[in-house]
Amino acid sequence: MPAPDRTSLEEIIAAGRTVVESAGLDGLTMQAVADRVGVRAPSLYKRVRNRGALVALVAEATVRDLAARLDSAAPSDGDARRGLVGLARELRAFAHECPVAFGLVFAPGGGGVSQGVLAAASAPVLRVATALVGESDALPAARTITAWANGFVTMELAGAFRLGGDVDRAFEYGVERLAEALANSVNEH
Amino acid sequence: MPAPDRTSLEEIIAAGRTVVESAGLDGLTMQAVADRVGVRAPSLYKRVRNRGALVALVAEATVRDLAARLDSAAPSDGDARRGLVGLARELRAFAHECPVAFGLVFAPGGGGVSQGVLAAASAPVLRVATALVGESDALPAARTITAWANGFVTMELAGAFRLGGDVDRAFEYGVERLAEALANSVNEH
DNA sequence: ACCTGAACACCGTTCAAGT
DNA sequence: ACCTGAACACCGTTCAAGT
Repeated sequence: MPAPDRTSLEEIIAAGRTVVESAGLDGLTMQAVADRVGVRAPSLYKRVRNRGALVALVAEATVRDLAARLDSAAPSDGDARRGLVGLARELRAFAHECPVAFGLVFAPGGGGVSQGVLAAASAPVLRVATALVGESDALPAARTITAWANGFVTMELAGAFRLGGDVDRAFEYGVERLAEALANSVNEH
Repeated sequence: MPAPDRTSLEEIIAAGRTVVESAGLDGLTMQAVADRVGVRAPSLYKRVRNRGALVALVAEATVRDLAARLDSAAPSDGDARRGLVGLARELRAFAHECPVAFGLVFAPGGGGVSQGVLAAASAPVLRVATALVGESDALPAARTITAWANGFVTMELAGAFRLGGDVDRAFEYGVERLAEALANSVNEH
């Protein structure tokens, strides 16, 4: 006698994302997710290998959303420098919307986001970087941008910038400096 | 009848740092630390409030060490641009030596490093930033440097750069661009 | 005054038994 | 073929009792 499905993998992941934002990473328990989905904890193991896999799935879904957001934030035409600023602001806004899940992506051991999804999120950045510095330096340029943006937001969310000064201004200062440095680097060798 | 101390807070923190690097954050259990220190798990609560506090102490000790390393890596005299490159390389080398503890510092929720220690680690960066861009922009400049360096190393340790390309080159490219951007920003307004 | 064994709550995970 | 209750291992934490 078949038993009807009372939930789905997508529902579980969505529940995981909600739970993790409201209760933190430690609050992301199998029971909390099961409760939210209307099922008993052992049932989750029919769709997810274990808690670690669930955490990875939450991180992956978050990166997938980020990729879509970045993609629509950077039109392929238009000024490359403005494109860079737009991407950076979009990343920051996204991180503020789901700070816990965002912090999970590059967390020590917790990550495990698949190569493909990470590449998708990098694509818009790589596009802007190519427009700014050309093909040959596009990869290191994209990594410079990504590293700065991720680092800034991570530190901001961790409260590392609470010691005074205008954080918004520091962010704008950073993108501006970065955009200029990359744009100018083309004229050298 | 007094009972002789069989361990100390310093020993516990040192054990925590060793355990976390070899067993990961999940492996940093009260039992593992107690075993390494030669005591039973409940005894740890005489010196540490709970596991979260121990994690925070490990992070704090790590930042304290980093501060010392950065301080000796950046002589206050000499070329500011070379100083910046030296600081960045030192941070990266340090992170590679204790990747798990380093990743803990700005981890979501796990951090909790005290303001003073964080300020001490920032001081050398602030010094170089001041030399590069002057007093008025020193803080945002320092934050730009720190964000980039932290972000780069974090992504590197998380394996986000495994998709090809020369990571060392990307690092050197990043510092170079950053140093130039900051140095040149003085001539504008 | 610190250390210990015993105990409890909570969580991840497995599995036999239901439908 | 998924769902459940029961069960187990493991971990964090408390506490009364030792020395």
